[in-house]
Amino acid sequence: MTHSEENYLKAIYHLGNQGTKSVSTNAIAKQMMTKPSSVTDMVKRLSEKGLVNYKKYQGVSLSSEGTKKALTIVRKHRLWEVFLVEKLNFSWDEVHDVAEQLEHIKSEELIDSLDALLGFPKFDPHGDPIPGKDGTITTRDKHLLSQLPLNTAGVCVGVKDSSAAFLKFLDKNNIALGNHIRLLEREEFDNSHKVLINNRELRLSNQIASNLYIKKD
Amino acid sequence: MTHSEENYLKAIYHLGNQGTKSVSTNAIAKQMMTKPSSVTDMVKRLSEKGLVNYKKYQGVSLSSEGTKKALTIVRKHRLWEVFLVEKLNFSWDEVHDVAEQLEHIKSEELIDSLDALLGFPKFDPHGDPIPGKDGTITTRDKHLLSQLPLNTAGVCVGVKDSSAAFLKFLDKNNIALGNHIRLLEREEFDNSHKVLINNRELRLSNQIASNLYIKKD
DNA sequence: AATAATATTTAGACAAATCTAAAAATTTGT
DNA sequence: ACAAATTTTTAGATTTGTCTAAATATTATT
Repeated sequence: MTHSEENYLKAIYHLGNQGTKSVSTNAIAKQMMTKPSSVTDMVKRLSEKGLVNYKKYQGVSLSSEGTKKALTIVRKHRLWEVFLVEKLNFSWDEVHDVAEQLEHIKSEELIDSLDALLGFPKFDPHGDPIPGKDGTITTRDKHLLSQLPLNTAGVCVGVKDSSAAFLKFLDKNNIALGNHIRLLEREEFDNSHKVLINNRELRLSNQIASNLYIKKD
Repeated sequence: MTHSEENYLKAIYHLGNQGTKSVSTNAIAKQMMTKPSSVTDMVKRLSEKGLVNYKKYQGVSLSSEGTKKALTIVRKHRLWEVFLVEKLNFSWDEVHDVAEQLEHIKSEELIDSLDALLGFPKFDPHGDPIPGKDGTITTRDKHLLSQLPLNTAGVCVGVKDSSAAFLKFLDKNNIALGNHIRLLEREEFDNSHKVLINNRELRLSNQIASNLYIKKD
């Protein structure tokens, strides 16, 4: 498998990993910053290799074989992210580009040893689950802050948007995964959220609250 | 720079790193397991980019720009090898293929942090020097066992041949870099070497002795 | 120094991955 | 349900890196 094929599988996985949902050519093109015609070409190739199910004009979905491949790429990506943060002191907004490269390294022994070195982590620095060797994913009962009932207490466990801009905002405001948080009030006018975090009262905009995952206590 | 371009630069470096020595098309083709015609093509491209000096039928040598690039690739390769052995418990005969892939990852921050994580090592698991960030190479006064005067004592510091077969032989016989060694006698008939290593007397064939580097005490 | 052997380059082809522009199918709006 | 808009596919071109086969240059031999 080439890097490009792996990237397509990953994109299709991210766009439609729930069930047999079929993904559109345009959606893939947008995600990968390529042209729809390129997607059609590649999807045909992947279909011939049995990695995706594809019928003309009908969208595409991962075969079980393809899902397995996609999961190992996601696994590698997220393990490398943990490595970069834990061992090389990268900040969580810097890891993505390098992990995009590292995820394509081919060596089962490498990834298993890395897993062990890191202590078999179940979540990456953004709170996303790391698929196991066998493809199983540890799910966590998490909710967006924006959808939490008033006065709920919990722990920050992940972000929905993992853009550098958002992550840097969190850093600047001393909000990190693992922090305890309590939703004090929700302003009806602008949907902003007053929260207690690290013993500080903070007001977070609706946009922030819609991208922060909380696990209820 | 593409992976392939990087591989060519590395090959040219390994074939002729001493001075302005020019390397032949055939030699590169052999080293890279490609055809001479492919080498000609690539060498032209590299020449246009100013990375090598090339005149038709006259062989090729690295420009100073090309040498700098080659050195960073060698640096990355060898640092990753140290990582694999020290942190992921690879044995020294298993590291090469994975390091061949890892050496192409593009991130200065990554390689600098890795260097720091490993404690700024100066030599890789085979005893080869790791170029510094600035391209400087720490040389070591080493000699092949086969060329050592009788009764010399020293330390094993490197291997000339780093094939899995040779490295496994050394493992099997409990010979590792860092071990103290003394050359007891050299048999005239077959050029085999009797040595004292780890307090054991051992007879090593000429072939072994011609591939083991010793630093005199 | 002429010829034979070897090394190198050129010419032309191919596969992978992409693109643009145009054609075909599907979906949407009224 | 039909026309308009959108999506998707096809056709043909491009770049990178490779190959084979043929041509050309260099080196070695007698």
